[in-house]
Amino acid sequence: MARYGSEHKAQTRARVVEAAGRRLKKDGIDGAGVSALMSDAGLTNGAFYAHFASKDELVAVVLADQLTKQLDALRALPDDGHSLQSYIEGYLSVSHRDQRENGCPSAALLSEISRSKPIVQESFTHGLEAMITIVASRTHIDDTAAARTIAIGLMSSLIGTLQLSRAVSDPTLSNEILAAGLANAFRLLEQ
Amino acid sequence: MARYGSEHKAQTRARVVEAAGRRLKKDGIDGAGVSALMSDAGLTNGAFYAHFASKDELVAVVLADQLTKQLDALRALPDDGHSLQSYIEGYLSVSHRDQRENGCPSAALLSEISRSKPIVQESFTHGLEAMITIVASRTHIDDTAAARTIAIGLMSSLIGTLQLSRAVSDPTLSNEILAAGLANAFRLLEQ
DNA sequence: TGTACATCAGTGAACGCGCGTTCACTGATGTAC
DNA sequence: TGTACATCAGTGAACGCGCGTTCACTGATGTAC
Repeated sequence: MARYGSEHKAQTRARVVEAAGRRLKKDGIDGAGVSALMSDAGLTNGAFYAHFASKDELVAVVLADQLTKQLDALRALPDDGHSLQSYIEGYLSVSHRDQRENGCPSAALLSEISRSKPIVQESFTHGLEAMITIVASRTHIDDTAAARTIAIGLMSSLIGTLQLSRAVSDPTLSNEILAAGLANAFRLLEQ
Repeated sequence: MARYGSEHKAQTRARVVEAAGRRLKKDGIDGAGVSALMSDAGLTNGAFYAHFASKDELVAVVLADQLTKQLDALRALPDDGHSLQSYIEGYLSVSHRDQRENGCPSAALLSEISRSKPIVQESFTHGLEAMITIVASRTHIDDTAAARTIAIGLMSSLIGTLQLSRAVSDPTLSNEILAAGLANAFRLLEQ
């Protein structure tokens, strides 16, 4: 099954990282076993350790990958005054709430990250730092420090809102939480 | 070791619920095993099922208990205009961030709750509903619907901020997140 | 050009471990006589 | 008042299971001759 060019193994690894992104966000770090993660990528459990030193290393790599994709999406926004608003509407949408596996890694994994090994937390921290910078720049607030404060508050608010809306069992309340989060996010941006 | 009055078993159960509150918030739902939960209450694992039908039932009971305590603390606030501000300062404090086991159950367990069985989510939902009502009343905003929106936004923001501050490995960034969360929470309340 | 071989990505069974849960048993107690 | 017994909260070993990780092995390939 092997002896392909040197890019073959890298491609397989990328496929595992991509599939693990979806699976980890859907089932959680503890809820997604190595066998399931590998089987999603069309492989068996034994191959895992040819690509990663440990499950924690995979989680760290997945977080970096997921946050980079989120960063790219933010960078790709048109630089007018309203693109951030549109992004927020998508973020606090019913479909984002109902599709963890394709959504925000922070909202899906945050409380597990805070109990994870340093390698995982460091990966998350680096991604978050970059995200704060980009979101701050998109607020179009001139005062850099103020923009950074707003960006952090906005992100906390969006992540908290999405998590709350996913945790309640009452659909009406869940929708109300999304709507309230949207109203409050917009209020933070208008100042 | 038994045949005490009928209140003895209820007291033991309450002790388990109390100890499990701390342990679950510290280690997470998946991270806290039944043996550890019982040993915290000075018992062995076998006694667990004389008190609870399953670990999920315990988690649901613990959430209800924890949220009730949080509600009582909010209700006990003096009904002047500034008590909510003081509460928020405590909520977004360094000591709350660093002591999960004594802190907010929502911030500690939110993303695990969203993957838990219905019995757990329903318990959380009921507690959260009551909390929204009480926080809304403490905003001292006359328009009831507006107060409710602010209350939900405030809670999402506080929970998201605390979780983010716990997940990053850089202490400076963590403190900055708490400070930004505080500034934005106050901005939501002043309108 | 055709054949033998070294490579190494991937296989799949096995490891020890801790999980949630079950269950036969213990033993201090309140009650019956 | 003193003794025998029924109660039942709690014990602790055992259950099957899935976890993260290890490892001897496979087999299709590119390379050497």
